[in-house]
Amino acid sequence: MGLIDNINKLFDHRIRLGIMSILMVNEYVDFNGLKELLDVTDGNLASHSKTLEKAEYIKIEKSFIGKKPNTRYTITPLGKNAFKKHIDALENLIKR
Amino acid sequence: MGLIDNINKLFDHRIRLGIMSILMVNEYVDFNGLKELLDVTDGNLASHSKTLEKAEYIKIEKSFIGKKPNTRYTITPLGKNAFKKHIDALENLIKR
DNA sequence: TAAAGTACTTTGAAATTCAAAGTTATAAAA
DNA sequence: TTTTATAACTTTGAATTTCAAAGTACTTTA
Repeated sequence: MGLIDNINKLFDHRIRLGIMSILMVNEYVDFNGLKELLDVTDGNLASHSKTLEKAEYIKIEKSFIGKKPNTRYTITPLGKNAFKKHIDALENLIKR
Repeated sequence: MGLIDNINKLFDHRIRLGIMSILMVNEYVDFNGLKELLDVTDGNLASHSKTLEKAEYIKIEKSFIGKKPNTRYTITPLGKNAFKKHIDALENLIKR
């Protein structure tokens, strides 16, 4: 077993790490919120968030606010756990 | 400017992050040392370390110990700096 | 002399990532 | 009413990255 084994491959990418970090500290964030916070393109955000959704680390819910469509992103308990583990692994790696 | 802009793309990958972390706290480590610490294949270690070398984040020096070839990896001042910045960016991202 | 160690390089396939363009549906503006 | 804008994607196709496995070259140990 190597030092990096507990580092989650899904969080190797900046954008996915960013999404998770934001959702750890905000109860929910919508599409445009994430887009602005991260400064990424629509397609990029959509595909990276879908990757996290497939892993069941985040939940994506569509609704209407007034008559405008709105997509809300939240972190799942599974995602919270995985993220915490990842941060622990990072800390262990860095602060040996 | 987004929240993830100061995250170094070169450190997005586990293996490269691992190499840097190890070299931050060890004056030098050789090929087999890194290989065992990280539990990666030869080819993988060679190519990821070359990527870091190209960026001048690490230095790779070949010599002989007795009659055995030995490759020694050290971090450069540039690499140390980049890594510190990356860690700061990570902390800022995570602990907002 | 045969096997194992050191440190790669090469190869080729698979997976990932990206921006850009296209899509659907509603709404506001001119 | 035609155009423009907003929201949130999906699709596409090219480029880049990543990977394990095999090959290389030289040395040493059994």
